[in-house]
Amino acid sequence: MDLFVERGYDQTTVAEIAERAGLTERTFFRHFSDKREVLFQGGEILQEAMVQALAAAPATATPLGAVRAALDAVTQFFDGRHDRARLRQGVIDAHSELQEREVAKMAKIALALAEGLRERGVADPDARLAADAGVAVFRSAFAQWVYGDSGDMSKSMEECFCALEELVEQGR
Amino acid sequence: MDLFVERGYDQTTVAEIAERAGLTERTFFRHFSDKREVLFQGGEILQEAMVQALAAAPATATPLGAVRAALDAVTQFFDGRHDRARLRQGVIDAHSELQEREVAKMAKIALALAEGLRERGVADPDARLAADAGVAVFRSAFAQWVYGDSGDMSKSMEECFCALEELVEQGR
DNA sequence: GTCTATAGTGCGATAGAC
DNA sequence: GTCTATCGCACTATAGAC
Repeated sequence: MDLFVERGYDQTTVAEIAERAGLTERTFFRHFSDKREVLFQGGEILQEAMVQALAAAPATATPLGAVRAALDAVTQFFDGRHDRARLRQGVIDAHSELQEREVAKMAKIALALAEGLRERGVADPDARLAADAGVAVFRSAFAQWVYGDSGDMSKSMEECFCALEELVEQGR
Repeated sequence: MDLFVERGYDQTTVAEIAERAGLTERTFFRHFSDKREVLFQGGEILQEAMVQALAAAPATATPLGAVRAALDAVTQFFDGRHDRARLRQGVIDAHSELQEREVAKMAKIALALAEGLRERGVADPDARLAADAGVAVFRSAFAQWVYGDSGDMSKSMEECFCALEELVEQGR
């Protein structure tokens, strides 16, 4: 992150990153399949926590209710990380290849949530749709959190869920 | 596509593609910013058509109603392209780099739809949320169409819209 | 159209942990 | 004896500068 902020993502070579960390280029690629990946390892942890919370939701919960439980379970990960997240987001926003990776991670989470819903007995296309809707809520809430000042991710999540409900309600 | 199907995406070099087309490697990169991009030019046309249809929707339409009009406007693009689309999807499904690009294109469409909604007077986060929900519906409908046998994209779209409404309804 | 930096891969060797 | 982390080095294709 230091190097990326200092001289830009493109202008930072993997060799430089490795050197700064006291390792070789080859070792970098053992830890990260990609240069991009070094900014996105956290996504896996998030996904794992979501999937677990989804599985732990009461069997009586509706599909979207279970998804909501999954999202609520990870709001804590964002507490106190506002500054760091903003720095990271600045780097991502400046490079389309990184934005690609970001949406890819989101898509992966949606896939995992859909699979979790299927294990709860929800059939497609409902499973996939509920998962995608959940990720849409997450994305909106994250945008509010990272670009805004409030710093309260759980509040953003709550608001975005309500907003989705109202949008669909209006459309009927 | 011939080369990709014949020997696989990774095993096909840009030089080979260019040669088959009777051009040089350099010229390939003039037409496509990326090796991947050669499989995704169609996305731009789709996006353009959606944005136009969104703008053309009646001013009285709800946000999701306008998005629905945008999606309905492109179902015709899929008529008679089932075989070709399936071939293409097979290549994409076998390569994570291509899946990344695919979701990135979807994300770009969502961004464009959100912008279109803002121009219709819809504020964030509603604009973004409605756009993402629309893209989620599109994604589900496309999956049904391309992996299924029915071959009727507009029917898939209709079904997925209803499914979303019911999911949200249940959750209340 | 040419030239080149750099991302990314394949394989083999080494060394410490348990 | 197996597993995991590192390094070294040769090599290719992509992608961008000129």
